[in-house]
Amino acid sequence: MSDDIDSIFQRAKRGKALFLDRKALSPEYIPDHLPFREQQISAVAEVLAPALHMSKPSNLLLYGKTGTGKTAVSRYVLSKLMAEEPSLNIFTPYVNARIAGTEYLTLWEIASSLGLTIPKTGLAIAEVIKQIFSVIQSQSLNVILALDEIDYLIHSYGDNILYQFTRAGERTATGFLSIVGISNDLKFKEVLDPRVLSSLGEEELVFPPYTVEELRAILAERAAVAFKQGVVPQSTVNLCAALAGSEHGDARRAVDLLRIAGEVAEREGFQRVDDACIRKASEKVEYDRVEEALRSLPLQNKIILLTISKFQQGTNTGEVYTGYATLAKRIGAEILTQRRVSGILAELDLLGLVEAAVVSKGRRGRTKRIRLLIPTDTLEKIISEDPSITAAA
DNA sequence: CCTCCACTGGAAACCTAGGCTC
DNA sequence: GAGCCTAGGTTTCCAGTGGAGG
Repeated sequence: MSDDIDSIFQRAKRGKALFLDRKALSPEYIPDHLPFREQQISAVAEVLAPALHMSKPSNLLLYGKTGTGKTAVSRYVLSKLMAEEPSLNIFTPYVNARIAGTEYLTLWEIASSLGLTIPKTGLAIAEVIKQIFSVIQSQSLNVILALDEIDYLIHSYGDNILYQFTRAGERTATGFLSIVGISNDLKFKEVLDPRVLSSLGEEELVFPPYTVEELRAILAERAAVAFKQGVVPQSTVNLCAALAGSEHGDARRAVDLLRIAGEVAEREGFQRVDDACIRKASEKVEYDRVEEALRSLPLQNKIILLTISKFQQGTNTGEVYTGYATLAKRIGAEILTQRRVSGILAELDLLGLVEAAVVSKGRRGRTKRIRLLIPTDTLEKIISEDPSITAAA
């Protein structure tokens, strides 16, 4: 804070010299070629190619852990496809179900991308689906829908939408809707209706994690585009690849890491992005992830998390509930039932903010063993920014 | 081997906010 | 504006259960 404004600007001016094209490291950036995914690219292209003859491609399922290139490959192929024959009415909306939030909002995004104007709430799901099909039909749209985090959708809302969509072929005389489903979870198929599964999984493709070697090559390539020459030494790339590689070969994380490290170096006025920058970036990436997750949490979930943070040694559902009830009362918030709190604990577990494993303690009953997975001080700092909590504290 | 605790988690009913129709 | 619709969050109800202590 005490930094003299001139020196800040001086550093920024010097630092700016590090980046050539920072966009090459942004999450939306799709490179001209995706190394180590040639096989998947041609497989996806093969499946989708019939769209160029106005016939409906098979539905397609892509599996793989986060950062294995599923999204990049599908976006890459779809953009090529659109570029190939712009005269055809090919639409390739991309929707992430988890980011959209609910079943309805996922549909809302799909509908919007097809040019429909739909209220964000109030309509029946069946009504939105009807409108989507009717616009496909009336304007002869050829739609290939990339539906990301499809496993989230199924888990939380069932396969109703997919059931409707996979029957699209039977419902439209002109135009079509094909689905490219993208999933992080290989097991989600188990809960699918067999009819949906056989239709959606007409074609399947698995994305293996990148090896550390591959990550290194990818990073080197991106770094060459993003940074000036000599700014990122080989050892930095190696460390970055190693860090991301230990997290199941997540390329997105590796690229994020490099970008943030570059920003750190820039801010500090360094001439090079060194190992220390990468380590700092690694902390920041983790902090940002937690921060974002915490901020977007509903009030009740925050109160529950705050309660859990009081038990550093770990705790259980009953204990959390009594603590939560007291805290909620003091804050003046509504007090939820234990059933609901139990459900929220499961949600927080899914988000990776707490660990909530069901354990049996014999005669002393069953409960969830609950442990906070994020640093207490981070949690308290971010949650105390919520006005309805601060006011009471 | 049986009991019985402290919950879990499914199912259904209820509530609220918002759109639609007339 | 009244009356009807639905989605999503919550409550109510409750059968089910893993395993330590008996």
